[in-house]
Amino acid sequence: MKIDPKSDADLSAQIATAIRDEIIAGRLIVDARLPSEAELAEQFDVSRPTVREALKRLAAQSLIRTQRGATGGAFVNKLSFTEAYAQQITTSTLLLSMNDVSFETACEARFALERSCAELSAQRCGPDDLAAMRAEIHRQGQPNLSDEAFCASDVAFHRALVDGAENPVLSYQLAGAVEAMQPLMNMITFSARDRARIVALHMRIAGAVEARNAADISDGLTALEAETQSLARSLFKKGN
Amino acid sequence: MKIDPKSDADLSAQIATAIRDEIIAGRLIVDARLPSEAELAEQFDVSRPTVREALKRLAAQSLIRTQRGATGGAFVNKLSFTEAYAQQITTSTLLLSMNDVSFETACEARFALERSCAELSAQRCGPDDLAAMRAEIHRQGQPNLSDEAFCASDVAFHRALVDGAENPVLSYQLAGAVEAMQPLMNMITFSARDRARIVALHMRIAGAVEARNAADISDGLTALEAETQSLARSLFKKGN
DNA sequence: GCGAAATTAATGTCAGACATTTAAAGTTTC
DNA sequence: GAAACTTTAAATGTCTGACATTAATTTCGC
Repeated sequence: MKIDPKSDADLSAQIATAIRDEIIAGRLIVDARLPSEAELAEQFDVSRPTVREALKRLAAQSLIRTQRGATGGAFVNKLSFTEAYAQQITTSTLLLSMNDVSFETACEARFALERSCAELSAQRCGPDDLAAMRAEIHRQGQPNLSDEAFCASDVAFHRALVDGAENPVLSYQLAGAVEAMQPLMNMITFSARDRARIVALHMRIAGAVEARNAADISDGLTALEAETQSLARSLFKKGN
Repeated sequence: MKIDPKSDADLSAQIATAIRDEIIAGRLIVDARLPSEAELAEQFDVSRPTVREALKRLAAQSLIRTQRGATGGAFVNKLSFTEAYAQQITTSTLLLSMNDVSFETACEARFALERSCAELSAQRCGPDDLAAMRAEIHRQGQPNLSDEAFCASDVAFHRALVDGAENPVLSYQLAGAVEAMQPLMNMITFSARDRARIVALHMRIAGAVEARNAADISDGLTALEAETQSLARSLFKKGN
C-alpha cells in the first residue's frame, strides 16, 4: 500500500484512495482491522492528523467504522443496504436540486424506473407487502391527514410495491430513486380532490398486484405518472 | 449553525452533519464560500484539526471543494451527474461484493431496471446514440478482442441504449446499476460461441431501437438476461 | 503605466501533548 | 477459588502551536 510521491493531490486524499483501492480489490476484507493511526502514519510517512483526515474521508462513505479503546481501531465496514440507500438518497436529492432538473424529467425517470418492478412484484408479492400497501391506502383516505404525512405514506406505499419484487438490489435502486424525488414532490400540496384520485390509482395498483397482473400494475403507474405531471403543470402555471 | 453539546458522537461528524444540513436545506448554495477553517473552529468552539476532519468528510462526498491561497477556502460544490455517478458505482459495487448478492439476483435487477428505458429510448433515441450502439456491436465482433475489452464494449453498448432515453436522471440511475454489475460480469469469460450469441442479441436490440419498437427492445433485453443467466449457471456448475 | 517583489490570507502538514474510552490483566476480598 | 474491584495499556478523540505552500493582491521601482 503505497502513495505516489509525484502526485500533487492532498496527502489525505491519496491515502484514502490507496486504502479504498485495497478494500475494493478485496485485499482488505469486511471486519478486517486497519493498522492503527500511528502505524499508518509511519507506513505512509505522514503525520497522524493527515492519516486521520484520510480515515474520516473513508468513514464518510461508510467504508470503515472506528472503535475506541484498547482493542479499538478502524475496521472495514460491511456496507449494508440501509447505509448505501441513505447515501444514495442524499446524493440523488442534492443532484436534483443543484442541477435544475425539471420536475417533468425527474418524474418521468422515477416512474419509468418504478415500472421495472411490475413484472416481479406481480409474480412474487407476498401478503405482508400487499397488506402494507392496503394499510397505506387506508391511511391516505383519512381526511385530517397532513400533507407531509400524506407524502410519507405515498412513499411507503411505493416502497411496499417495490419490495414486493423480493429482490434487494432492485429495492435498493428503486427506493433510492423514489425517495430522492420526495423533496420535489413535497412542493406540491394536494387538494382533497387530488388525493381522492391518487388513492383511487393506488387502489387500482394494489388490485393489480393482488390479481398478479403485471401489465395492469404498469398501466396504473403510468396513469399515476400522468396524474402527477398534470398536477405539477397546473401548479407551476399558477406561478407557484 | 450549531451542534448539540449533549451528543456523544464525534465532534467532526456532528460538524459535518451540521454543514451538510445547511447545504441540503439550501441555506448554503452552490459556490457559496464557507467560513475559513479558523472561523469555523471558533464558531463551533473546537480546534482546527477537528474542523478539518469535518471538511474532509464533506469533501469525500463531493459536497465541497477546497482551494488554497489568499482567496481560497471551502466552497459548496455543484454535484455533477458524473461525480454522483462515480460515487454510486463505488457504493453499489461494494454493496454487491460485501453482501453475498447472488449473480442471479443482481442480474435480474439489472435487466429489470434497464428495461425501464425501452419505451423512452424507442421514442427518442437519436442517430448519435444509435451509431454508438452499432459501433460497439462492430467492435464486439472482432475476433482478437480481449475479454476485458469485450466487457467494456458491452457496458458502452448498454450505456448508449440508456442514454437514448434522453433523460439524464434515468441515465444516471441506470448507468450506475449497469456498471456496478461489471465486476460480477467480469468473472465470466466468454467463448467465441457465447460472444456470437450476445452480439446477435445486441443487433436485435439495436434493430428494435431503429424501428422504434419498445416491446422488441424489452424482449431483446429479456432474451439477453436469459442468455446471461444460463451462461452464469453453466459456469458456476462447472465449479468455477 | 507596467512589471517585479513583498504582503497576506488561506489551506496543507507536522510534532507533541493530553483526554477519553475500552478491554484485559492483575489484585484484593470473601 | 470465585467474584468484585483496580490497574494498566492501547487505541481513538481532541487541542495547541508552529511552519510550509499556494495564490491573489498590493506595493514598489523604474
